Amino acid sequence: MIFGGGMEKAHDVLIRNLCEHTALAPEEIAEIRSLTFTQRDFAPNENFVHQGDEPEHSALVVSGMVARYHLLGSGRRQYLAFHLSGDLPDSQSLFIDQMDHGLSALGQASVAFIPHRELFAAFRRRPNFALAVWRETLLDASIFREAITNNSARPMPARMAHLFCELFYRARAAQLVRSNRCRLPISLAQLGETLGMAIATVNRTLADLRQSGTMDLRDSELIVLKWRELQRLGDFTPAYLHLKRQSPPRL
Amino acid sequence: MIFGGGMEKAHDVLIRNLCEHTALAPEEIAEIRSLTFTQRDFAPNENFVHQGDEPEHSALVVSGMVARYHLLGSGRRQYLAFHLSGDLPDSQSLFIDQMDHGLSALGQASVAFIPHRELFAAFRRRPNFALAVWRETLLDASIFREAITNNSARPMPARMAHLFCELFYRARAAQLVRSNRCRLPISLAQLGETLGMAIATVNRTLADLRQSGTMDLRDSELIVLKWRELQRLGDFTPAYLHLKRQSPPRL
DNA sequence: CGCCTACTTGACTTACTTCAAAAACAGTGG
DNA sequence: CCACTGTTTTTGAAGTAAGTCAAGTAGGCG
Repeated sequence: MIFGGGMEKAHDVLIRNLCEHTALAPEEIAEIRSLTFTQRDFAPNENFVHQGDEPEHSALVVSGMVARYHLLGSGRRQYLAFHLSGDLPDSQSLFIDQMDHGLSALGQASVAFIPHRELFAAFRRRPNFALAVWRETLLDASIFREAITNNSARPMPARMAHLFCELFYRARAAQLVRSNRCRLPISLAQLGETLGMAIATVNRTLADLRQSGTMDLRDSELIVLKWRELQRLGDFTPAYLHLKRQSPPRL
Repeated sequence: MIFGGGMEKAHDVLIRNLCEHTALAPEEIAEIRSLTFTQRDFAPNENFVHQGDEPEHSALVVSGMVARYHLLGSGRRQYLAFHLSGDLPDSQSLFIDQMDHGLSALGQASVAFIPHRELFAAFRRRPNFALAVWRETLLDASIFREAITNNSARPMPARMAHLFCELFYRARAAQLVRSNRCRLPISLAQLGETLGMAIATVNRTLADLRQSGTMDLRDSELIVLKWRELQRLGDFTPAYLHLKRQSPPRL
């Protein structure tokens, strides 16, 4: 556990993220800044919330990526969503006692924990902050819906392209894209457990996408070379992300 | 539009549904009862909220079933979720201006509409009511997550069995099951657009499930004959529905 | 009765999975 | 620095499940 050092960053990324869709008044921002976080670093693929847990803290991604996943009766793992800095990957634990899924770090990740008790107190004092977090959970839901559609209705190449489009677009909104690159520390196996395809197919499909010259994935980094073309391949329409201030990437 | 007649029903089903997971105080219930609904009946497969709309009302399913769906670039339709009486199928429109999916009646359905304005006012007077609706949206999200897993990680027969398990279990919680039957006015084509399978496969898979003697689907009615066995086939664990008061069906 | 829609069935084709093995790569210790 | 281990990625070949196509049947309704 690390208290103190680098803690301002946690408040900043949360405020940045909430401001993406909600106008926050100065006193609401002050309220957020007064929250006490407990920050921890996790190794790649380290699990820090398990299916069945009943957490008393909510997690906030400070840096790196966090994944949510289901474990099936068969032992199979299904990734449900990926979270970037500023996201609250288990805000639902505020109201739903038992976790129906787990959380893990995707690459190296830094996560801040906020006691539910404190969040509830802040909600009471600043209802608008509660509404912003509520909205945030609704955006999650809209990303889940798109994942249902992606994994059920789109052919494999489009499915993979769509995932890359979404992650790139969101990374961009979180200011994590520099010269058309963003971190994406995901293995082929995990890509398969996300998109519902066998690892061999993941590899071949990814090879095709690379071949198309629209993107590349190297050294845990996603590189977008032809945005419009990749977007077309993935049937990607960013409306469901409900980002107001975002302009589409050039290229 | 029907004002008045049968309107008490709308309040009742909403209260019943929220009480499933939240303890409501008498004054909160009174607040809900004071909401003015506008009730409308819809024909099977009638769409009443479209992708791209910016609704100023939230829908409440009073009777029948309501579906949420995506329309893809290819013209394909993907069903995302089904809602039973008491559900608020577009509560996210309270905070997310533009609909990223549509709503349609599955069979004949009766839907009540509540102006956002009124809901917000009620939220302000009774914050606990807001929290109950928030929780409701989080339960939706958990159903979405399970749908991702179902359609991505489970083989077709399990996938279909799981859907039936979920709908039956939820119908049971909503007191819509009588002698192991509940209404399910869904066509094979729609089942395919839900589970991501071709209609021929839907038919053959359904035939296998019938063959197994665990369930039947006839005259828009789902009949569960061997619950435990169907649950096993579908790898169904109801934890994700977070229903506190529910005991498992006998059989 | 005839029309339309929903369901059913069969034959064929293709996508994807599975299995297996090799190559590339990262980390460890000599 | 280089063998040694384990992991991830790549590739190939074979098998199979699911999609497509097409035709036929059954049920509901004017």
